[in-house]
Amino acid sequence: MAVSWTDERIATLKKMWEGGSTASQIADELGGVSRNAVIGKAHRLGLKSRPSPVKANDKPAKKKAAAKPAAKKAAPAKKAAPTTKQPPKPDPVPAPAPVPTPAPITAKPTEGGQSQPIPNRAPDLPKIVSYGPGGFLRQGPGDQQAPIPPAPPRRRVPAKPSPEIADKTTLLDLNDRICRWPMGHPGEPDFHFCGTKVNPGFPYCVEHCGRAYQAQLPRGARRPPPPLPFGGPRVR
DNA sequence: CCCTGATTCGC
DNA sequence: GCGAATCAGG
Repeated sequence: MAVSWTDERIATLKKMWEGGSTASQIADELGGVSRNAVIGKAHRLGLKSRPSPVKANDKPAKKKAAAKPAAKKAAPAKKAAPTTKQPPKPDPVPAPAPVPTPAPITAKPTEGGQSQPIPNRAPDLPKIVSYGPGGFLRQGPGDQQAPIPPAPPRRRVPAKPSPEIADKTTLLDLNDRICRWPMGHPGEPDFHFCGTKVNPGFPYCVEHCGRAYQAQLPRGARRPPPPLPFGGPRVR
């Protein structure tokens, strides 16, 4: 084993996984491990699911059970006994329910922002959004979630030497109340997050909300795309 | 083809 | 427990 799953690495894995990073990105960030390793570990940790392209369907069928025995390093021998699924316990699937019907609130009139329906992430829930005073999109207090942190750049092999990130806000310090805006680049010794108090109801502080949620300007009045974290040139 | 995550199974 | 190989959907 080249690199073992230390507590920190596991914590990072969790954070990123839950944060919406892809397995590849997490693997890059951790360094020294493959995407598969990350996924495998994630599953072993109990994490799983999340937008996966190959998961939505529900026709497990039974064909794949015999579709792999070949092509492997050694004699495939054979699959584990087809232990049929759980025999007893029909389990009356409890009605999940829970789509927490978000109250059709029209944004927090903190400063008298007008509300306007804007496409937001959340397939089922009504999109409650409005423009904030700074011109950034404002979400309904009820449906904010998934930080979807900006994706880190791709990197292969470089293992993070050690997380000596002094008192800066590290990945592990993130919580619901501090700004998650990334400062610097992942992998750098001084990579950290903004860390200041968030704009209530948002994943970022007021300043970064303005950066994250940009209002759409009228056609023709568009300004050149401002730099975003990770995707482009350094932002700091 | 690329990407994704899921799964299997030898180690 | 780990992760390469493999599968499978987008």
